[in-house]
Amino acid sequence: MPAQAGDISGRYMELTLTPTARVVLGMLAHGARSGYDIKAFVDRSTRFFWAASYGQIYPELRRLEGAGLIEGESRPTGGRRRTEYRLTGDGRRALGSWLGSDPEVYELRDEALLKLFFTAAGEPDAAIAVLDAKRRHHEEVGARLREIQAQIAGEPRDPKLMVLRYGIEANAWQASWCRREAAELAGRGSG
Amino acid sequence: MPAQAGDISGRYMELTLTPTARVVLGMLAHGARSGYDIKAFVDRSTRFFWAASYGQIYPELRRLEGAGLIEGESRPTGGRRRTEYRLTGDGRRALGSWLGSDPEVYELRDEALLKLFFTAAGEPDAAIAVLDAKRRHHEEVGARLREIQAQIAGEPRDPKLMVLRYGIEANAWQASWCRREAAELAGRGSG
DNA sequence: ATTAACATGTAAACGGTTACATGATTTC
DNA sequence: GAAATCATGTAACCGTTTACATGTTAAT
Repeated sequence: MPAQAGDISGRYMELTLTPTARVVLGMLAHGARSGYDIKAFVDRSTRFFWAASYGQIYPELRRLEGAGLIEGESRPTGGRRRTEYRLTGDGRRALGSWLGSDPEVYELRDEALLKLFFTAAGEPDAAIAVLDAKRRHHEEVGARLREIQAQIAGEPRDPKLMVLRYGIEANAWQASWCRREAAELAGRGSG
Repeated sequence: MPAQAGDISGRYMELTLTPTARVVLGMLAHGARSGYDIKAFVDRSTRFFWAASYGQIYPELRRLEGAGLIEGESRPTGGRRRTEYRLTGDGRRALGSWLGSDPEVYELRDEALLKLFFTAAGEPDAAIAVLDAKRRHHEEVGARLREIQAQIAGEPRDPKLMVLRYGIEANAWQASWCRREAAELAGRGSG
């Protein structure tokens, strides 16, 4: 029966997937099979805007199986144990229902902006140092994403590639913003 | 004595401020006096990239006072109790030390991107719906930030205003990205 | 009178990270 | 033979949100 519902029977009904359940179901639909797989897929794709750790993934796989949204089957690789999961009908419906609803979570935590905010107007050097650090960060993330992009050629309109492009472009925009503002502070401060 | 250090005496030594301690100390330096003030300041400034709830602020004020980084004084408004806090020397040094170190926290959680990623390449309408929702979100946040900007006129190079400008520009960039990609999908899909 | 704003706080639940623990297989 | 990778899991901790609880004062 579905999770988190005071439900009457084994029928599918509207339920709220936990944040981790969303990424687990999505990654299973996307081709991942084991918990290890899911972690690896996440790290190479959604990590920069939606991460997941083993500490979340394995317990969530159990919960989702208990709720009947996925089914696991033991498939060892030699003597190395391995459980392969796949979506059930309920699981596929739950995923589709979530995908069809409006997104609600948009969260940002940026320590550089916080530091910038607390930097006094009379200390442009401190502000420039923070801007430089933030710029470097976005340049590094952008570089990592471009590496991934170079490895996976594909249809340009595929949403997977669109999201990767977003990461590359958003980080480039942020890096250029930092460059611009730092130049502004440096230029007017010393020139 | 400073918090979170197996320290020997009352002297200041390097300590790691908790995430909430940073925003509390910063807001006290920035002019906030009470816990209520801190919450109000946060909601009108750093909220879009660094939030704080009462459930964090009040316990943190106690911890920081116990650690000697701030000092509170009872200052009731009529019969309404009120505690005003101010930074101690140690508190000011701890804030300065944190401000001078490299920022490390850059976190993003975007449910729209996650949905986009899981949307099949053959379902452009679903992708467009997600893009539209994300665009609307950024337009709304941008509008709210512009309202705040209109209320607080000031020196354009003040980091406080720089950060607000960042919020406005970043949300505008994101909205325009969504518009562009949705148009691309719609144009090629039906044209 | 009523509502908004001022003001402080706690408890439970939730979600996530990190460290730890274990072991097999493949590649160098 | 060592290191990287595959593979699964738990426990403790950390940080945050939400709901609850209480009371005052100012504005309409």
